[in-house]
Amino acid sequence: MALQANSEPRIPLSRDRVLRAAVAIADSDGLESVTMRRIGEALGAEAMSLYYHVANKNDLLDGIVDVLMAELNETVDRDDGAPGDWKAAMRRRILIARHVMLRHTWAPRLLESRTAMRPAVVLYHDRLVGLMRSGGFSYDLAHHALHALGSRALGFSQELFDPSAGGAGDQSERMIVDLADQLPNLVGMLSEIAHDDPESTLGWCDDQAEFEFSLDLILDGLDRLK
Amino acid sequence: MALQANSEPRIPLSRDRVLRAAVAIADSDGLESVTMRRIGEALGAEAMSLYYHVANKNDLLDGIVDVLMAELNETVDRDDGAPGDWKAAMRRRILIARHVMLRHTWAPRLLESRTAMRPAVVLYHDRLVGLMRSGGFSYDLAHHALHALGSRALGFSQELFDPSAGGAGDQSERMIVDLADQLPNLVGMLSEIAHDDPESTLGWCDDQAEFEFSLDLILDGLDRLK
DNA sequence: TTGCATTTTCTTACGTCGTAAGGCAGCCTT
DNA sequence: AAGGCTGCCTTACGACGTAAGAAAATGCAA
Repeated sequence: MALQANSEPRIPLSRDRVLRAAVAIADSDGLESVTMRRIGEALGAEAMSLYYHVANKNDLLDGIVDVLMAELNETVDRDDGAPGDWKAAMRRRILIARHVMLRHTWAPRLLESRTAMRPAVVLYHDRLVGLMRSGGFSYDLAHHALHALGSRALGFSQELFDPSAGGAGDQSERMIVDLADQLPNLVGMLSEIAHDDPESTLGWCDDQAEFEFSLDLILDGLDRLK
Repeated sequence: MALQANSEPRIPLSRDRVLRAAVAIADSDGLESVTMRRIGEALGAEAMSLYYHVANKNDLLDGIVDVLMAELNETVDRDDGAPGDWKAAMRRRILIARHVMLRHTWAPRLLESRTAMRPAVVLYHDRLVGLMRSGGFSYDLAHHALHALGSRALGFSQELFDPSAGGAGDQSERMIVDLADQLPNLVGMLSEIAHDDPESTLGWCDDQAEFEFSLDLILDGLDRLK
């Protein structure tokens, strides 16, 4: 089947074009829509043609991480204006990373799912360690710090609840209403906290304020151990 | 095709049996081996027969979470011996949760992948809030605390690197060696930190000590805000 | 016991996925 | 001109989740 209907001098495929098409699909239709056939379609090629530029799906996903992290590292590097102390610098860096993640809502899930140790990811963390070192951290504390921050270093954190994804009519939602009297503490908490911040970005109440609270909690804790 | 070769008075299927079989498969062969056909095989039934007891695969995974969290809540409840202050109590609770997670290495990935808000998960967090409340926390601070802890409240935390999964011969490993001179901080850190703790449990260096360091950092930070 | 209705299980089949195997065209080199 | 790369395509396979409905097992009334 000739997908290329006619004319159009056909831009040759390349790893870069494949990866960028994949990212575009993930951005618009979600990570689960990133299939070999779909990427091929977007590029006016057959799915099997991609295999000349990408080893397999795993390699494709690794490549997507590379593209993402390249964007992140570039964005972060562009900022290096007002340094300040290590804490302010790391804080800014991580919040910028978060900005990038918010542009690609699939990114946290993808990064969590792979443990690939891609160079760009490693490089990002190297710079973080550099910031801490120049701030007086021992290597040992910097190491601890990376663990303590975890995925927060990259600008996101796992949210366990996300009603927006579960959708309405969910049965477990009813179960929780039924069990409400067995959840005195959460009921109390949620009823007191006016949950009226509609600016929720990633996940449930994982808005900017919550993210920054946790980030500062950790950074301040590290500061005290320095 | 008669799967039931002969005799054997056939134990009827049930949601519980299906879920337990699924957990057993996940424990032994990993989460990706949990397929409808595989579960059926383990129970001496056809894949489609499971659909009488489970709505679909999503429901199955939710059910697996339920089984897991039931085990976790039971284990946690069994401990309620020496209470101590809120910090010690929460610390113990979370480390027990971690114990359960270590028995089911697939659990963190599963919990991260779903945002289902299952009753058992909610209940677990309700108890955590209860501990904080009785320790003098405002609802507001308890809320912040849940966000700050994130998945760590359940006894695990996202590890970004996991060479054990990537396997050897990986190309990106070579790339990193090549880029080593561009990673002065990490190279320095890793060469100084004698990475000779072979007791690594989940992920890379995410052994007990690292987990507890981060946990204590957060708990101490909260303590100061109380 | 027989008959019927309900509950439980099985058979068959469809569409989607990743991808193995090999074909075919255009280009480059000798 | 001949042969070999390089890049893309065709066909096909096995795995997956699951829709639709047939078949068997079970429980209950007569």
